[in-house]
Amino acid sequence: MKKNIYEKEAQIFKALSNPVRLEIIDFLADGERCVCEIVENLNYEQPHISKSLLKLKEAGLIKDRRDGLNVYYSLKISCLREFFNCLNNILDADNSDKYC
Amino acid sequence: MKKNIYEKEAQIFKALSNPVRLEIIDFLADGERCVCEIVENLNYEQPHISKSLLKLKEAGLIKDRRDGLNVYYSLKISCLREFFNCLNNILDADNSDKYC
DNA sequence: TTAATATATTCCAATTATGGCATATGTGAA
DNA sequence: TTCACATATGCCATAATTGGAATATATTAA
Repeated sequence: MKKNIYEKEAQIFKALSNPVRLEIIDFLADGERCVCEIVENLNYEQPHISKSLLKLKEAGLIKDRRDGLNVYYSLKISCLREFFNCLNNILDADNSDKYC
Repeated sequence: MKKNIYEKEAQIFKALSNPVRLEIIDFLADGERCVCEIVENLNYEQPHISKSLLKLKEAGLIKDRRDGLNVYYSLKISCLREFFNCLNNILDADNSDKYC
């Protein structure tokens, strides 16, 4: 059933529809980071970051790995770059007829 | 300011984070359609469709054109295909380590 | 065991999204 | 003008999301 696919896709987009979570994804673009590094660099409350990471993980966008006290997160998909390049085209060319 | 970009990107993802709106986008992939065609084919209430179209339009994802009584909508971006190809990879390979 | 540190979870109030129904607006024909 | 049709908007109750504060859990060291 196709409706089911739309539901799942919507879930993924929902995970991406928050500025803090997008900032986290951007930060992870350079490679694996532990939660403490994310908290330090992005300047949000640690529980806020942890909850954001959970949502991204549930959507299948990131993965985690524990090493001692630390939990390291990294991007699970690489095509996100294309996503965002396209997005930026949209944002840049707001008046154009058709972009990308 | 970069935070602003995350806000705008999040807005676009929010517009995409609903199954009905995704179904509409899919339907528009074949080309321009009037509201009545969308209502007939997708089987949702007309006000529901109209409101969904408004959200997509506000996000800059579709555009509209009136011709007499009808209003025709069409996709404003073409890279959405790549978006969804990537998405499908994510959905298909839920257990894989890294996709796309 | 206890303590210290890193991370996750729970609870909550405020905000925002959802979709149904009624109604308003816009356009063309008579 | 009035009517019929296509589309848009407003109102509303319900549901989901948000982020803060407190607390819980997990891991390691001592």
